[in-house]
This record gives sequence, C-alpha cells and structure tokens, in this order.
Amino acid sequence: MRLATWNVNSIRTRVDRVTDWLERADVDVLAMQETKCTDAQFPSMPFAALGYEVAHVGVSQWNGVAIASRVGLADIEIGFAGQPTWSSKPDVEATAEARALGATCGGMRVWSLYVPNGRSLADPHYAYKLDWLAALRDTAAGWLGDDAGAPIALVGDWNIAPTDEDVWSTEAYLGHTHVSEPERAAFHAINNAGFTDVVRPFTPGPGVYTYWDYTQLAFQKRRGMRIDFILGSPALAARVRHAEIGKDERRGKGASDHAPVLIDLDDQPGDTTQ
DNA sequence: ATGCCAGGATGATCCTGA
Repeated sequence: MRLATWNVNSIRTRVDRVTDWLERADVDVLAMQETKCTDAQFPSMPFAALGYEVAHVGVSQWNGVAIASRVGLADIEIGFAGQPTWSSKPDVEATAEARALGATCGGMRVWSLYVPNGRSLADPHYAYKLDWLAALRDTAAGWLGDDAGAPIALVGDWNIAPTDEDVWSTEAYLGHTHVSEPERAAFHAINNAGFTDVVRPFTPGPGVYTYWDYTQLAFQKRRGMRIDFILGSPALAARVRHAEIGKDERRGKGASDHAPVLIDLDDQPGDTTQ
C-alpha cells in the first residue's frame, strides 16, 4: 500500500501533473491540499479514468483538501470535531474552513490536513493556527483513546518546520511564522499524542525539504523548508517500510511549490488484498 | 520595509501564500 500527500497549489492548474505522477508513482491513496476550488470545480474525471475515487471539500478559491483512493473511500468526514472557525472579514460569520478531510481507505484512517499559515506572529491568523493545532491534537488523541491499535495517518501541509534542520536558513526566518516555539510546541504535542513522523527515518537531513518558494530561484539554490508530513499512529508507523520525497515533481515549468511525500506500508496481518 | 513568483478573481490590481 502506497500513501502520499501533496500540496498541489491549485488542482485545476495542475491536474495533469498530479494524475501523471499518481500513475507513474503507483500511488494507492493521495491526500491533496490547496486544491483552490469548489467541489463543483474539482476535476474528478481524470482521477476516475485512472480508477480513483475522490472526496473533496472546497467552498471557494482558498484552501480545499481532497483524498483520492483506489483502495476504497468510506466514512468521509468534513472537518474534525472541535475544528476552530475563521472569518476573513469582521462582517462575515466565522466558519470551519476547508482544511481537514477524513476517510477510510484500505483499512486505514486518512486525514488530509492543511494547517493555517499564520501569516505573521502578530496576526490573528497566527492565534487561529495555534488553536487549530491544539484542537486537532485533542481530537486526534481521542481517536487513539478509543482504539490504541487504530491505523491512522495525519498527513498534509503542516506549515511548521519542527526543527532548525528543517529550514535552509534559521536567520532568514527569525521572527517569522513556521519556526516559532509555540508552533513547534504545537507540532510536538501532536507527536506526543501518539502521531510520529514516519518519513524522516527514511529521509534524514539536513537539507531535506518538501517546499521551496517560487521566488529567487529558491529550489535551484536548495533554499527550502520541510513542512509537509505524514504522521502515523503506532499501528500504522509499525508497518512503514519505505518513504520518500518526490523532489523531481518540484522541477520544471508548472510545478507546485511543494513536492509530494509518500510511504509504503506492509499489508496488515491477515490482509488478503494484493 | 518591500519585492521577488504564482494562482485566483476581477477586469490592471488586490489578496493570499510561506
């Protein structure tokens, strides 16, 4: 079983690139973030043609998360319990944004997550980001409380570089979001709730990233950040036998600014599929 | 402090991203 996550930065702009890679990389389940479209606008036909069902939540040109699966797609949940709300303007009612989507695929529970950016340390969006992560931690801890042996993957764009090794320059990010101690603490709290980074053991740093800014030849200069993660519950983490970052997908014209991240899982005991 | 690049919506310019 191959599970991947990718911030695609507009699925409408990038659907050919994404489906080409899905086929080439032989991915079973792909969680996507920043689809930047409504449900009606999501291009599901190219996925269906390759045998993938797609669940998507998107209500505007912002955010949007999806899960494409060719091993089943059941019990779809939009948003997680307690997910904080956000309003873009004072006169607009705050709502839960399209940043979290859960589904059961091939016996595992997958959550496609697009953690709020934070914008700047003084911005209300930063407090929203920390609230969002704290609520996710509480809810996800509850899932393991209900069933400690559940195979759960929390995957996506976390918008946090958990250690100094995960940014090309600590100086360049001083005073900025993604590297602040509260954000790192919020990320580690999710680790401590039982969800560990299952990719890092197979992709050791330093200098290993999943995101490179579009500007100033950041990719060519190897100026990136590691902010996209696959976090696994203990039962899922025990089955990971390989992981990689699809850095080649960041190359060339028309690339997303994020690379896909994938893992290979051993079959569950007693699993007769494949 | 700002633009650097990119996508989207609207209609040459703003908002957002990280």
